[in-house]
Amino acid sequence: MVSKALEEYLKTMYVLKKQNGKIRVTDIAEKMNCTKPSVNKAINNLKENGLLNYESYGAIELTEEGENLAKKVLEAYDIVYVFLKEVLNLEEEDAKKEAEKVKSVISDKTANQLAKYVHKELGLSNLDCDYDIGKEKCRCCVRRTLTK
Amino acid sequence: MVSKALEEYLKTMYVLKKQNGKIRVTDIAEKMNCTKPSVNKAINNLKENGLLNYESYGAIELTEEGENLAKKVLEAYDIVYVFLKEVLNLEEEDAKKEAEKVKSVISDKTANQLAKYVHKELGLSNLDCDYDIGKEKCRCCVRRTLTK
DNA sequence: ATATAATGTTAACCGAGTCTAACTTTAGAA
DNA sequence: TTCTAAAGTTAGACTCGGTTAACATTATAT
Repeated sequence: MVSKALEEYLKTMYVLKKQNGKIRVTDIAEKMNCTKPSVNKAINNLKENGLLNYESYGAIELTEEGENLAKKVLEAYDIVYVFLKEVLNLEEEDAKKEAEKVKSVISDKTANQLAKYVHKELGLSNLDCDYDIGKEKCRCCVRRTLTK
Repeated sequence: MVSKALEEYLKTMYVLKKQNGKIRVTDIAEKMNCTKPSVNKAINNLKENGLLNYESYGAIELTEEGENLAKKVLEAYDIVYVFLKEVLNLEEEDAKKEAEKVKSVISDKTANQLAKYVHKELGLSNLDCDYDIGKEKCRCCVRRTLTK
């Protein structure tokens, strides 16, 4: 089991891959407001945990397991964000900041219950969504994630 | 600003004071599943931050500021717990475990919005409660806290 | 083709929060 | 009242996530 901090690196890498087609140490450091050595450490740690493949100065590629974990983290963020923004009516910036923190502590089960609730409350159940966070089924949430 | 870990010690001390009339290192360690040296360090740190008064081998007494912070932490836990249990329908044990984690990351603002929402959803607004977490106004939540 | 800029790595260190082992102090039973 | 057990403290070490400074490598512009 990998720490929340490492999950965060993984998530950032996944997003960078989608955005830029490649994952660079410098870009990760930039996005995460940390230094390159920190990124380097995280990479090596994630590699040891089988979540990405990497050789010094080479390309960073998430493994399937790494990618799945990254997606799960993104989806959890997403559902918390939607809840805070649309249900609790927090301002966008607050919702983003708080969702970042909350998504890092809740269990899959809680994320799923929240997803179920949010979908019900917001009438999103017509979107062929079974709220299965971590298994790529929650289309409406995934869509929000990818367009944010 | 004191860390979440220290807030947790403070909260435990507040509860022990209510339960036992006094606060002992051993009891804190017991409740928090940690060692006495850890507690000792926390005490010294909290003292430096003006949240409690203490002399070696003496009585631990929360300052007013310390007590207020402890109450705020308890209330935040409480409202998150109620939300998870009553609104999301999590099982009691899950709700407790998750509330512990969530309450430690959310802002006062978020806790208050959540309180407002939960009160509305559960029809608790008749309890003379203005959801003012951290200012000892949310009577219904406070009541739940003290009886849990 | 090479000099230089950008990128990535390494080593050494820091602080928070935890631990164990060994110590001191206090409290309670004989 | 004194001895022993319980409570509390101190010192030192460890892990985790981060840093800076210096170095190595790669890429790029001329």
